[in-house]
Amino acid sequence: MSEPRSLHFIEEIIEADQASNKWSGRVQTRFPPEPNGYLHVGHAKSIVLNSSLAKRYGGKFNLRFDDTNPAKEEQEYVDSIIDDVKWLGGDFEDRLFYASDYFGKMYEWAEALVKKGKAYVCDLNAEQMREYRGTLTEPGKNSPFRERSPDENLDLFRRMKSGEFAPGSHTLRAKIDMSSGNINLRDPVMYRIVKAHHHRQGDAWCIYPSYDWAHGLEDSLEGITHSICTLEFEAHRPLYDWFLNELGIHHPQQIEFAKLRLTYTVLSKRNLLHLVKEKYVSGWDDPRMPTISGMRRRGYTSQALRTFCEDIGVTKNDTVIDILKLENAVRDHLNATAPRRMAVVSPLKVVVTNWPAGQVEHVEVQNNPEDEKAGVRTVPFSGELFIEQDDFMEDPPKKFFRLAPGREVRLRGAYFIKCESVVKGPDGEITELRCTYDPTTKGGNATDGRKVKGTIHWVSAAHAVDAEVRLFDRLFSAEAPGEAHKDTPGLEFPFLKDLNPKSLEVMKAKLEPSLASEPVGARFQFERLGYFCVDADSKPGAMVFNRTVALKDAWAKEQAAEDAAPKPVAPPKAPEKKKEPPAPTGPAPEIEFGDFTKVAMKAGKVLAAEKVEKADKLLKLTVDLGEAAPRTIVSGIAEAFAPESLVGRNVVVVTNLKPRALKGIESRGMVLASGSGKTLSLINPGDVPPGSDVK
RNA sequence: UGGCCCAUAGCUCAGUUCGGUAGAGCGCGAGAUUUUGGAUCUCGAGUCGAAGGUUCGAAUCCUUCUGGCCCAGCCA
Repeated sequence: MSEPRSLHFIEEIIEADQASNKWSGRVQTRFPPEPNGYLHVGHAKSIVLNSSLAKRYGGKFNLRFDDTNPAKEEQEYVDSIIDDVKWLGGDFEDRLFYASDYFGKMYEWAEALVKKGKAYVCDLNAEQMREYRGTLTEPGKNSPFRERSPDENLDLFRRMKSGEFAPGSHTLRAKIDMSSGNINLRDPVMYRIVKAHHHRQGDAWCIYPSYDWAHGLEDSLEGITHSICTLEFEAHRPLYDWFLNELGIHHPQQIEFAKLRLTYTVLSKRNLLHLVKEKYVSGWDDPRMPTISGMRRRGYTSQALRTFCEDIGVTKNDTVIDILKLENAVRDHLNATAPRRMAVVSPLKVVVTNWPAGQVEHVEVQNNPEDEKAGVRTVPFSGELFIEQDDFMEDPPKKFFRLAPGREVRLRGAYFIKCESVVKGPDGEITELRCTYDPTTKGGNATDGRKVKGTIHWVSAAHAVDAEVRLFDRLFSAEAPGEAHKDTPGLEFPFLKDLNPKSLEVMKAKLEPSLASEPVGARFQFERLGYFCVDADSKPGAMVFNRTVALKDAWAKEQAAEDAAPKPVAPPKAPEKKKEPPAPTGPAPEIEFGDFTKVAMKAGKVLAAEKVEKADKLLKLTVDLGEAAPRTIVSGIAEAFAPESLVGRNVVVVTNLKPRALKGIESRGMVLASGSGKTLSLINPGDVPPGSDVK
């Protein structure tokens, strides 16, 4: 149970309207997509907002297709949108509408404005119209056709409708004010000639209403009370107001809110369409896509999506939401609901040498420790098992809690095992572990009360089911995809530069037998790995699982942190440099070459350096990187350098790392050094200005 | 040098109507607990964009400034 949240600004408006009886207590909202692509999370925010507002205030919610541009719209998109809105719980009952059904009424209203002298047929072509429009700071000029008589306009408009003119040759324009500070009011186009097949109207029309003309009318016709849209339509509101007032028809209140933006994500139909068309992804429903259908296929639940949408709030602040927030909402819901199973994604064979040959035991394992009612299941255990390759290290650091030579771990729900020896192949690769089990630890508890720190998952080799497991990572590796390349000339889709080459990894996994025949869409937690669901590509005997989202992984995080900061070993006493033999270093951590090339290194100049309180190895540096403001970087080099000796020095900084908090100080970047402990040396970029790229 | 909107913790938002000692969630850090290095629990951290004014007292009222966003499709 969470605290009841306070009202957001739209709810406040509605409550005020209810109090003043502005709409006689009625609340009518709508979601008005154009069927020119699949819906994405941004749309989810709007659907959830509009539908939940209607529900909360006892009103109605409509789904209406804004299908006023036949050139871009398709039935496939209509179908997918209906599915997605329903899946998200947007309950429009029988109120499924199409703007194209209103074309007749819209046309009548247009004639009415022509007759009133408030609209005229203009013969300017697109380029001329742009010239006449003026600029943001200069007023426009009146069209030479602006003063045509109502009769002439009516005749011309009817001939436009009857197909007499070529596309682009004439438009119907509202006669408002060519010198308005708001460009939308400079005689906007109401109708253009388009000779294209409409997905519902066929060839019945050859003039189509522009969005600006049509949209307010659609809302009016449906009796919408609160017409909720995104911020960019703010400047259009005076135009909608003008049309509605001139026509004297029902006038909804338009309210604008900030659309959703997410880190590591591209959210615009144009860009998503490009990813699909050029096959960077398998389709609109590729599980890496931020589309609703992609997320559904990936295993996201609609409840998690709705929780997320409620959680991010509704404001006019143009902000970017951390994708972690979405992932957390998904984890939260799945943690509570997904049955646990065991699956090994990178199998390493384990032979239990003291297990009775041929014996199989069925051990009982909880289905969900978060939910007693989920019950238990049995899993076969035998003398040949698979465990995760990552769960064994031949030469582990002290804080590695898993299996290693001579160390003991618990196999979840089964026994303690101890690694006695390692079997290697011709190239030195580990092919098998020989272990012994302790028969007194059945179920995972030692009768002598001894503890093991680690519990790992496993699968019996003879009983395991083979399956394909697809591990997804973010589609983009940059927080703001394309941002770093947006000024590159000739780059139409800069975000492609930030495509993550490792966003899909296909694994051959070993699953516990109960997973052999689960229906498409079924969701599970594979213990210690993450949440997974059965993909639609599954066939009998050839299951495919998608990883929806990984579990939070404190060990991986710690590893990453150790890679990010040099860790001196000996406790420092004096800030002065002392000659001492180099501290022994462990095996050099490896990073993949593909990752290495993504590291951005820049020259920086240290402006200030100070010791970090309660951390004797860390220095807090202020480094000029040629950016607007210097960065704060916390570096583990205090043993080798006195703070004052660093000021003014040039250093090499890795600039594109995720900010990381050390002792509560946010560190943005990493200073490159070689060696360790007290004999660390800094890498010098040479005498170059701060911000220079280091190659 | 037009119009409009926005600015509170790293992030998302309350608090502004009606001036009274800055809050929540997430993230981050520390600790507890644990048969998932998960989950859970405890604790920690802010020049309220800036300056000036009114006031006993300003995130809140007034003025000015700064920064950001959107708009010049016959797209939506």
